[in-house]
Amino acid sequence: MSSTNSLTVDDLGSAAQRDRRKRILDATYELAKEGGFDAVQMRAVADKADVALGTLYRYFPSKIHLLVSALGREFEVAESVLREKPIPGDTPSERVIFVLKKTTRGLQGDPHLTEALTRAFMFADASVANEIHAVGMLLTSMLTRAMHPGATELTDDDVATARVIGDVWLSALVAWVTGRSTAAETGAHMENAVRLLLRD
Amino acid sequence: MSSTNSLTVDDLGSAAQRDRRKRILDATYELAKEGGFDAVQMRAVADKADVALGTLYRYFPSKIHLLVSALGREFEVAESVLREKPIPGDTPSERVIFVLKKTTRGLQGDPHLTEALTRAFMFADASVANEIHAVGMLLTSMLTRAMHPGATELTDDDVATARVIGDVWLSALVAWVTGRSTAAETGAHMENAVRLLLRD
DNA sequence: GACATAATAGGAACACGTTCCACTTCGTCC
DNA sequence: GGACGAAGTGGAACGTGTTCCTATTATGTC
Repeated sequence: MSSTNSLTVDDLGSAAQRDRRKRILDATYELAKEGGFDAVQMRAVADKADVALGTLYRYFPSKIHLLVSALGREFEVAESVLREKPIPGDTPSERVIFVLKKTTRGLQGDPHLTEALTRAFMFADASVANEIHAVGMLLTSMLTRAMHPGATELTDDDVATARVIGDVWLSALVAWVTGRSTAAETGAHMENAVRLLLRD
Repeated sequence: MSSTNSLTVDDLGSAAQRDRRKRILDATYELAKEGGFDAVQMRAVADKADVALGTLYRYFPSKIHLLVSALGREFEVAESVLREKPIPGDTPSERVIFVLKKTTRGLQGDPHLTEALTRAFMFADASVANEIHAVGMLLTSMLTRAMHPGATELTDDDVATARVIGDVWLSALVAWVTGRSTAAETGAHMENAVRLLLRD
């Protein structure tokens, strides 16, 4: 891995800058974890990261950028952990459901964090397209890997299927985050979708 | 139609109240149509509707409620228009794609309105669950009707399929509204999803 | 018609995202 | 070491969603 990170250019700048950036992202993560989207207040992040408000805005041009960056970083970590181990299951749909359940369980264990993440992604505009695209690719590759472990080439339909599953996942997440459906409903709906798409 | 409206209880109150409510929703609609989510400012809505700010908040407890109500109303109108005519197409997937394209085209013809709508729905929390659920049911019934015109009973899979298509539609809409995908990509992605789900 | 109650007007006040400014510190080049 | 530009500090200020308060106007009851 030569160019480590695709989400953000964090290999630029001095050590002090890298440190400030890390402090900011850490503070964001903690506040999001404790109190969700509303608790990630720019003044609070600046305070917690021991940085001036103007500096915070120099590093991240908006609250949305900040959240998408912080939580994209977490997603990347989670993805690389998952990538280490082979995915259990005998059929594509079993493996996809395994991945979805595992990921969803992880998110639902941190409701506030998940709420902050989802709101940020939903409110993002074109200026964060890159960051969001990176997360989307990560998700797609997670799902296609579950569908065809070790496959070197994928059909268009594989990718399209993965995207549809990703869409369902996102909608389910939004419904759950906004309190419009329970965790169990979320899981059942995703299983249904996978079953309809991947008829083994 | 005896109880005309399911989204909001607008058959309560005096004529003056009904009139105020209508003025508020009309003002909201116009502002959203002209300038999108950001243009729907509570003070602007109050001014345009010739109502005090406090009165506006008496009728709608938040900007999100206001938008969801105003735009849910429009969605209902659009749905009832569609319901009048039979849906063309020889197969379920053709008919579903017809409905999706028609609806999507309608939305994309009013980008600002669509942006306001989508943002409001994405930012909604449990307190607007009822309104959102109503729109969701409308969408599901639109889609199942396209799948099986005139059918009296639906299988669980029919409903699940409609919900998945609705999820894809929502995600595509969000991506389009936030400038992360073009109208053409949105359409292609939806067609793909329908093709994968409804293999005639 | 007089009164009690609710609804509305008008607007101040507050919270938080964002911008801006004056000043200080840091890093680099001579 | 000194000079200069970039980066950081601290905080005021602005916009908009939301809340709150007081005076005024409708509305319904006797």
